[in-house]
Amino acid sequence: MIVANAEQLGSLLRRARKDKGMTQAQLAAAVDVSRQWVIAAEAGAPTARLDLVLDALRAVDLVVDVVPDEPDDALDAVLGRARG
Amino acid sequence: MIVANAEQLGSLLRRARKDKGMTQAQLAAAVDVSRQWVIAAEAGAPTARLDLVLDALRAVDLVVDVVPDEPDDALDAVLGRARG
DNA sequence: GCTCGATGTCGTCGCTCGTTGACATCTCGT
DNA sequence: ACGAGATGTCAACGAGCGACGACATCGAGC
Repeated sequence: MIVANAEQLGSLLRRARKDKGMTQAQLAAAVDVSRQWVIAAEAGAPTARLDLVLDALRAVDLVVDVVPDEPDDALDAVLGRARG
Repeated sequence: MIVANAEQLGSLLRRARKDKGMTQAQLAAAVDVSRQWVIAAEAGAPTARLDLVLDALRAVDLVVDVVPDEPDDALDAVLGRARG
């Protein structure tokens, strides 16, 4: 899923955490942060530190993929896709 | 590209910035941060703030995609994929 | 009603991220 | 060699992240 802001990332983190049957405390321990941090991160805190976020995602079996955005729709036309 | 740590992300940021023909100062202005921040981010500063990182990536036409990791190779077997 | 676990909120505080400014280094083009 | 722009480094400072502890709320089970 493409994430453009911290809120979407927080939602993903929460969902993935629950899918793994983990509590906030367990995730906090796995990432080595406080439970408060997990609450804030899941709530979409935009100022969370990058390394902690990456660690948290890995802890719930998620990885970050950085892909080129294509503001130009020329490529979409080539691929026969319609615009959003 | 899958990014597991801040260093890889910094490299991507730098490459994308140059591909767009932007200077560090121009990127800093676009993201509304100091030039010092861009230098640190490209160097792989792991403690950069999440929102600034996301803004910087968007400024160079990159988007973040969060995908499920599959430590278990059972899925690969199902899909008939080879490992490694 | 009561207990227990999970989740969220509210202060307080230390630490450090990000900023500003100045300066050094390097690479261009002339 | 010279000048201009891009990049990197250093020091000092304010603001806010993340930690910690205490407490409130909610749901499940007896």
